[in-house]
Parts: sequence; C-alpha cells; structure tokens
Amino acid sequence: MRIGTLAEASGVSRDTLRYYEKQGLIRADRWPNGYRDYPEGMVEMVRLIRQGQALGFSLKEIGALVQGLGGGLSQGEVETLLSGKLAEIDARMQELSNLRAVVARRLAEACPLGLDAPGSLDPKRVAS
Amino acid sequence: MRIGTLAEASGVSRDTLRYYEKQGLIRADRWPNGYRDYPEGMVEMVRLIRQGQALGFSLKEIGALVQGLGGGLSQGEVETLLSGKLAEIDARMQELSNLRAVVARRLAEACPLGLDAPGSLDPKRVAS
DNA sequence: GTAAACCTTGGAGTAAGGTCCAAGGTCAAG
DNA sequence: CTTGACCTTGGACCTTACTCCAAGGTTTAC
Repeated sequence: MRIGTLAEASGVSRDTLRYYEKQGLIRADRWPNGYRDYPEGMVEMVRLIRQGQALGFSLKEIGALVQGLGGGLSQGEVETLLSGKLAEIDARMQELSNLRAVVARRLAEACPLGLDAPGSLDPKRVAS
Repeated sequence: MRIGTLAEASGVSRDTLRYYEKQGLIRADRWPNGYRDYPEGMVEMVRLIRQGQALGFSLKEIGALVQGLGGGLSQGEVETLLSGKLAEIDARMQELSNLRAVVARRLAEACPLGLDAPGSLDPKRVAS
C-alpha cells in the first residue's frame, strides 16, 4: 500500500503520514524505487493515533505506547506505561462526566458558562 | 483580586491570564492605576477553561461557550452551542471508552499497541 | 527615599503539529 | 516518448497556546 492509498483510507494527508514517520510513530517498508510500502493494518494504526490525539494525548505519548517493545522498552516498562495510561483514561472520563454535568445544567437553564450565576461552575454541585 | 492572586489561586501564570483576556475568554475590571481586578468567581472560570482544554477543546471553542450571551449571541444560538457541545462530549466519552478497551486488552496481553497482532486495533472487536 | 514586589504594555521566541512548495525521480497509458 | 499521476527529499511557513523579556509605572515595607 503506497502513501496516497493510506492517506485516503485513513483520512490524513500524505504530509502528515511522513511527519508521523519522522516522529517515530509509524514506519514503512520501501520499494526498490524508494516509495513507502505500508501493511493493511496501518490504516487502523493511523486511526488509533488520531483517536488518541482527539482525546488529548500528545504524539509523543502515543508514540511511546505504539512503539512499545519494538522501541526498546522492556516488558515491565510497557506494562507500567499501559496501566498508567489506563488510569489517565479513567481520570479523563471522570472529568468529562463532570464537564458534561456543568454543560447539561447550563443548557437546562438556557444560559452560557459565564460568571452570572455565582457558584454554578463548581462541578461538586452538579456532578452525579 | 489582582492578577497575581488569581494566578496563584487558579494555578495558571499571569502571562496566560493576560493571553486569555486578549483571546476574549475572560475579562477584568481595572483599578484607576490600570491594574486588573477580577471577581472571586474567576478562579472557577479559569479552572473550567483548563478542564475543557485538558479534554481536547480549543480555546476558541471554550471561548464561544464562555462568552455566550455576553458575547452577542442570542438565547437560541447559545442553546444550539451548548447542546452541540453536549453531543460532542458524549461522543468523546464513547471514544474514550473504546480506547480504554483497546489499552486494557493490550495490558492483559502485556504487549504494546503495535502492528504485531493483526486486527487487534479494531475497537469493534474489543469494545463492550 | 529607596528597595522589593507588585503591576502595565509590546513584542519576540518556543514547541507541537502540521501544511505547502520546489526540484526532481518513477511509472502506466496512449 | 511524452503526459499526467504518482512518489522522493528538504526546507520554509502556519496556527495554537503559551512563555519570556524589556522598559517602565505603582505600592508596601523599612
């Protein structure tokens, strides 16, 4: 699979794919002519990267997870990284749930998130 | 409340607060000497901004919500904005839940998120 | 009254994550 | 054998969200 095909299939630009490679997030085999050759699974890989980004993880963080053992980390290090990331995800979901409550309450009141209602911004008062 | 006090109370730098003001996210009264004067509630306001950012929303998006009616939007526009944001939050929570499943599965297998296990990156195969 | 600790503005610099462009090589179709 | 659609590299440029600095005004403490 050449870079244009992967770009179309995964929805990111060629330039971005080359950028990810330079940052060490993905890698590609090469044809004798120098063209990059990606395996099928790379489409899902790239989607996972985008998903992680959309959720607030940096390329560096994603790269550390993605490279894992291949990137010179020991089994134990990878486990630590993964369970740490799991805890982060759980914390993020909790925060998102709190934020949802704040926004939902504001929507119920049909007013913005400004300072007009003192104390109303405190998640403790609205979270489940 | 002067800028230094707010900075300390909210955990962001003075420079960042002045930047948020320039971007229209927050506003401040002024003392006759030109010093900024913030109300108490601004601490929670700034925390909300940081929380939104940590969850992947841009300052521009947060600003649109935060300004709301004060920023010249109608009641209806604010409601649209808020319910749209609510849907986004829900989608984000769903994605986060999928990502959690991928990471949890990888942790159970004690291996990284690479391409070594074909098909294993597809959330459909691991999500609840 | 002067030093320290605040505050002001404007503008430059930084890091992350791309995005665009120029110059040139490759390859299939007509 | 040229045209057009691919691909390569290197480097410049862009946006977002800060961060730092210089030059200067204000306030508090001794």
